[in-house]
Amino acid sequence: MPALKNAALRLIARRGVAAFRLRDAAREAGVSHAAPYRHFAGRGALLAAIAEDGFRDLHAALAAARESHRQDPMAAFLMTGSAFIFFAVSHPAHFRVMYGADSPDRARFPEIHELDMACRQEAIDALEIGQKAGLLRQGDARELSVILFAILYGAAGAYLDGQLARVGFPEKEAEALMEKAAWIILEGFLPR
Amino acid sequence: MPALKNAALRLIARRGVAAFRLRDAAREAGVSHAAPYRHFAGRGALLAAIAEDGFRDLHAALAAARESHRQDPMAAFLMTGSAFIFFAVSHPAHFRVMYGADSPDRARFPEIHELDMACRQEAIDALEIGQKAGLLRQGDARELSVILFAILYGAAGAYLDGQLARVGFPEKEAEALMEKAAWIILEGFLPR
DNA sequence: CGCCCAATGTTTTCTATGTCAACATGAGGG
DNA sequence: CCCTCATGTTGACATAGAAAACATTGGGCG
Repeated sequence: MPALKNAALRLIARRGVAAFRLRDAAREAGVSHAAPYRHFAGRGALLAAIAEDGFRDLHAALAAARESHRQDPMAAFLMTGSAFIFFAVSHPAHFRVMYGADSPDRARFPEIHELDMACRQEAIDALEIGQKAGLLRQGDARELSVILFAILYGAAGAYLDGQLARVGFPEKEAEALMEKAAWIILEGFLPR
Repeated sequence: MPALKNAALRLIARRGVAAFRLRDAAREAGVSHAAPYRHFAGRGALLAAIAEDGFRDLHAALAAARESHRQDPMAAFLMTGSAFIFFAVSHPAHFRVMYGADSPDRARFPEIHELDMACRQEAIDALEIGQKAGLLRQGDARELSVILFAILYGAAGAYLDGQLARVGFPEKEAEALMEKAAWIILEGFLPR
């Protein structure tokens, strides 16, 4: 069953979610075109399972980043943000399924919504701790976290979707650019 | 022929690009299932035409925003950024086709690439003018513009894809949130 | 050992969709 | 009056998601 997921992840990483065919995944896994239905209710359910895995991993990464700097709120905040970007870059297929425009319907897969909220809670916690220490801009942490997520999401997406390459920034420069972007983003969250 | 595009836009606005069916668009336009092929080479070509329209409109909006404040570089910069967000919010279907993960292949539709570059050039111009006036952070305007686009794109996408609503911000609050986000984003581009 | 059953996979079939080819129609111009 | 082009229509085909019916296999248990 993980063989199917892995096959799907390979295909998604190579061609994107839209071009992902359940039958291709079956072929890649070396089974017949209908075998996946023994494990997943259908294409959507496979994608949902992948998204769920992704959110679980992301949450673990965010939590680890924050908790590894209990004594340094600023570092915890920075590491949490970095962890998000790092996750996107190192799990491109998961990321696309999790946050893509046609990601699994949250209403039909409540577990995914729960895990997403848990990830956001990590960001909120990191923000609030930084705020209490006077190291980050004051304001509703829930609101700020949404803004932070949206911004990080945009940066990661631009990198993943090859928008940077399209504008003339090859791999190497793109990474340097991401660091600059991170710095600019961060500045927006320092005390005014 | 615009009837087909409008039908497509309605469907995309309602269900997203992935769920867009050429046959549905034909039905919505009141013609037979194969009629669209008299106007477009296929599904991809229709989407490409829609993206092209979108980029043309976006470019006009960005240029208008910048040129309406020739004497005030800061206002020009603000208005250019706002115009991007405003375009996304008021042309959701166009925006999704233009910037979605499975947007038309730039290699196969070079006009789209040209128009996209023209839009980015507007952002670069607005940035450079602000920099020359000492009102914006120094640095390679091309790099900064990419960062700006990525961030704006993320914010607009979060709003469009209902991520804000999902996190508990209804329409009204979401708009206020977008304003706050814009301010935080902007701060990152002020002189350090 | 021999039976049973649950998990997994296969074959077959149905439907929806993108795409293409052949044919129809209707308006305008030479 | 006929030709031509733009526009549509109908029918066919291949692919893909989905579901149903059948097959295989491997372990637990009498």
